[in-house]
Amino acid sequence: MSLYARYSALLDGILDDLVADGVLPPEINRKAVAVEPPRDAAHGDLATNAAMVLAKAAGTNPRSLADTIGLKLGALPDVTAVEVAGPGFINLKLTDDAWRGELKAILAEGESYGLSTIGKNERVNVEYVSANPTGPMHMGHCRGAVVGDALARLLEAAGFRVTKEYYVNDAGSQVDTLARSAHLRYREALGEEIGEIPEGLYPGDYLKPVGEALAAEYGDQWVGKPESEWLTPFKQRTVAAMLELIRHDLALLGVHHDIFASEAELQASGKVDEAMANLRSKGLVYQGELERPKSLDPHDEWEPVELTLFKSSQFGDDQDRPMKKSDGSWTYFGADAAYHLQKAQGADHLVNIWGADHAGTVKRVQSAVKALTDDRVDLDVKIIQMVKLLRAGEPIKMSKRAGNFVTLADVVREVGKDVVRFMMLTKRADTMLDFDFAKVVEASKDNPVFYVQYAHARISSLLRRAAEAGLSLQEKADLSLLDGEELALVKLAAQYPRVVEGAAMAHEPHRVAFYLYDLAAALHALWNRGNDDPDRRFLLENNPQLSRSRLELARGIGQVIRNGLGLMGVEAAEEMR
RNA sequence: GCACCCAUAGCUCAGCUGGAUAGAGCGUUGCCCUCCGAAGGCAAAGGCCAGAGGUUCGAAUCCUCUUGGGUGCGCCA
Repeated sequence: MSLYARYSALLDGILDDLVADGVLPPEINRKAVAVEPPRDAAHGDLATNAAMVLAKAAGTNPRSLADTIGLKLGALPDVTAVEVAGPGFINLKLTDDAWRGELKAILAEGESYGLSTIGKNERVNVEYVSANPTGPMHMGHCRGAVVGDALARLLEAAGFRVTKEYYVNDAGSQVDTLARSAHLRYREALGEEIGEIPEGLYPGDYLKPVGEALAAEYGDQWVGKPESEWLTPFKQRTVAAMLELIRHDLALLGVHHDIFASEAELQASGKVDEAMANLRSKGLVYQGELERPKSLDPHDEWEPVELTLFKSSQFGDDQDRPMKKSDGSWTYFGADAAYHLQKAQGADHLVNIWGADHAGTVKRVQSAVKALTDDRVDLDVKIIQMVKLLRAGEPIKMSKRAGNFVTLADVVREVGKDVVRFMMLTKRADTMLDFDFAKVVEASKDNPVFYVQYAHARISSLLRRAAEAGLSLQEKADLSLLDGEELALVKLAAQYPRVVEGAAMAHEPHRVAFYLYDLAAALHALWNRGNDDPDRRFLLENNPQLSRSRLELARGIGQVIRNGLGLMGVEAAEEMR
C-alpha cells in the first residue's frame, strides 16, 4: 500500500470515529475526500480537503471542522505538524523517517511498486487498432496501437482484468476488393501480364507474395473463372495473410492482442440476430426512414427508403440509426452493436480506441451498449487524433493512392520501438501530435525520450561504477543519512502509485510519460548539484556510508522510472549510445 | 446545417476528474561551465487560462451562449 493510500485509509478511520461521535452524519458522501500532495511543498507533505467537502453535511464551516479532524490527524504516527490553511485544507508534515520508509518500500517492492487494487479485479475489454485487414499497418494506426496497449498495461497495473481485442472488419465490401486485388496478383504470379493496377483495387506490392502463395496452392484453376466461384476462398486466404502481416507489424511495436474477433464469424454465429432480438424486446427497433443527410448538396438525389432503425436518439444520439439495410442485410452499425454486446457479455467496462474519423459514431454505439446491457456496462471511446509526420520541421507528404505512405515498420526501423512508443504518449490522445523524425532521436533536453532514458542510464552507470569501486550494496545502507534535498526526490517518486491510479481511471496513459519526465528532471537536477559541490555527488570515494545511502536513493528512483517505462511498453536504457 | 474534439506564456504542451500564488520544455535575457558528473547548469522576465454569463465555500476544470480552428456526417466501412 502506498503512503498516500495508507494515510487515506487512516483518515477514513478518523471519519468513522467522527460519525460514531455524532460529529458527522452517517450518510455523508466521502467520494470527493482526497489525501494528496499539496501543490506547494511549503504547505507540508500531505493535504486533505476533507473538511471542505464535508462541512456542509456536518452543518458547520470548513475551518472549524478542519480543526476537529486536524486534532485527530495530529495523533497519527509519523505526523509532526498539522496546519489548517486557506479555505479549510488540512496540511500534514511527516517525519523524514516516513519518507525514508517509502524509499525502503520502493526498493522492497521493486517491480511491484505502484501496482494497485483500485480496479477491484473488474473486467475491462480494450479494443484497439482494429484496422481493416487490407494491408500493412501505416503511421495512421500507430498512435492508437500504442495508446491502446499502454492503457491495457496501465489497467492491469491498476488491478483490472484486461482483455486486449482487435475487431477484424472482414465482412464488408473492402475485403471483396481485397480478394479481387489478390486474384490479379495470383494471375500475375502465374505469368500473366497484368499492367497497371486498375482504379479501385489495392495497388500495394504486399499482395504479390499473397498472389504467389495462391498460385502455389491452386495452380491455374481459378483463371478465367467467374468471381462467384473464387471470391470466398480468396477472401479467406487473403484476409488471413493480411492479419499475419498486421500481427507482424504490431509485434515490431511490442503490441499483442488477446483476441482477433472476426466480423464475418460474428454475423454467421447469429450474434447480430441476438442483439436485434434484445433491442426489439425493449421496443427500441422499428421500421422507418432516414432523414435526408445534411451533407448532401441540394441538387443531389435522395430517396427515402424504409429500413430497420434503432432508437439511439433515446440515449443521446441526434438521430436513430439503421441496423438493417433495405435489402435485409446488416449495416456496419448493426454488426458493431452486436459485437459490443459480445464484448460486454464478458466484461464490466468497455474501452474503444478509435481514430478521429469515427468520432461521429461514438454516440450510437454507446447508445447500443447502454440499451443492450441495461446500463450494466459502460463504454468509453477514446478518440485518437492524427499524427503529423515531419522531417526537420518539414511535413512529409503522403498519398495512399500512390502507395508511398509511411508504414509502421518503416518508422520502427528508423527510430526504434521505444522512441515511437514514448513519443506517441507525449501528448493527450485527443489533440494532434507532431512526430519529427529528426527531433525524436536528438540527444538533448527537449527530447523527452532521451531525457528520461538518460536519467535511467545515468543511474545504471552509477551503480556499475559503484560496483567497480568495490562498494557493496549488500551491506546495509543507513538511509537516515539522506537529507531534505534527497528526500524531496523520494517524495516525487512516492507519487508514482497515484499517477498509475489516476492515469488508469481516466484512461490517460500519457500522464505516465509526463510524470517520468518530471521525475527524470528532478534526478538530473540533484545530480547536477554534484558539479558545483563535489560533496553532493552520489559516489564519494572517502565516504562509503553516505555513498551507500545515496546509491539506495538512486536505485529507488531507477526502479520507479523502470516501472513507469514498463507501463508505456518502453525498455529502460542501461546506457546511452 | 448538425454532431464531436480543441482553444492555457512568443512557440510546443502539462495541469492529478472542482482546490491554495496556473506549471514544464523551447525561445529571450543575465550569470556559470566548457576534455568524459559528457550529450550543459543556475536564475529572471513572460498569463484577463479565447470572450460573456451561470452553478458554489472555491472554476483553466462543470453548465449555457458567442467567437475562432480541427474532424466527421449517407442503406459506406
